[in-house]
Amino acid sequence: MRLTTKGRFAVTAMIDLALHGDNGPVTLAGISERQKISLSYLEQLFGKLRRNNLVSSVRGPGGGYRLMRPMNEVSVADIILAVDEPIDATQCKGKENCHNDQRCMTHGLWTSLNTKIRDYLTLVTLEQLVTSPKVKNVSVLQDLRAHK
Amino acid sequence: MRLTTKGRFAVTAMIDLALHGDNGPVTLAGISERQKISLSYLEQLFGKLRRNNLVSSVRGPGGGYRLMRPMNEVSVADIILAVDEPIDATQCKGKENCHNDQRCMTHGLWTSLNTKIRDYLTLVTLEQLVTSPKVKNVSVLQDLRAHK
DNA sequence: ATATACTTGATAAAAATTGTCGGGTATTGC
DNA sequence: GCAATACCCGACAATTTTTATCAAGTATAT
Repeated sequence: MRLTTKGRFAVTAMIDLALHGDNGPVTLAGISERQKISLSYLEQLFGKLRRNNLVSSVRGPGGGYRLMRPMNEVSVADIILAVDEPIDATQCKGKENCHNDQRCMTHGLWTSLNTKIRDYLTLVTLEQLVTSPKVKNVSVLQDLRAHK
Repeated sequence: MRLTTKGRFAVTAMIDLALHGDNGPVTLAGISERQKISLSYLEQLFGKLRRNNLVSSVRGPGGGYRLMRPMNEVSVADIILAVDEPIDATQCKGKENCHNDQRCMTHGLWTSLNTKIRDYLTLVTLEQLVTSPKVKNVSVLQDLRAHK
């Protein structure tokens, strides 16, 4: 799970798509103008989103993109994983040549944390982002986690 | 809050430092060999960690780095924020020229999510990572979150 | 004291990633 | 047919990540 501007742009674009998807497909040109993301970049991002079955495309006039699943079945993790190829911060890439226990240990610790972050972002759906109070700049997910 | 290999390397290095800090300062050369991170890169990372008061340095033979705070007072968020300069994914960088409500809205939503991720990583301390069962490759933080 | 090895600290360079621009082709509604 | 739109590609600049190189400080032995 990597978290960079690339993933942020993808999340922002998906939110825009979710918000404007009521009247047929949404054009990338529209998203580009509203969100100030370059059209070329959006094309790259939506190519990946489409190949990951998060959106579907309609060509020709009146065409554009549609969400392929209901908003409550699309998580932030889905979006980020679709556009941000996961990278491997460990040196022993799954190989069995890790003789030094210490090394494997810390790597294991890290990958565990990594899993936790992904699990957390899996809980946040597009629907939650879209249906939150819009005008307030407060936290979207304040009530998501039980112990707070 | 950005999450890249840079931050991962920093977390891994800090875990290594916490594990080997019992017998005086830990050298970057040692961390480099154990974790397979280039010495030069570690030098840069620890420069930032030092400037953020997460570690202190001792020069000369027998020197190295020490944790500056107890392990339970160092969070993963602390480490990542120290080395990974936060970037601004919004286009209207705090300016008031955001006439399009739609744009500001999604930006607000994103920054909220961003805050949530940071809050989450703030709960994970170095101590939790280090004292977790070492040999198992299972999740480190399985019991951290109440509703699971 | 002085040399020497060890180590941090700083800067430059190389590699990888991110983002933009421009050109094209394919598809489809009108 | 025409125009709107997705889709694909290559080139490029900007940024970030990673490595390489050099300089400076300091404990220790001699």
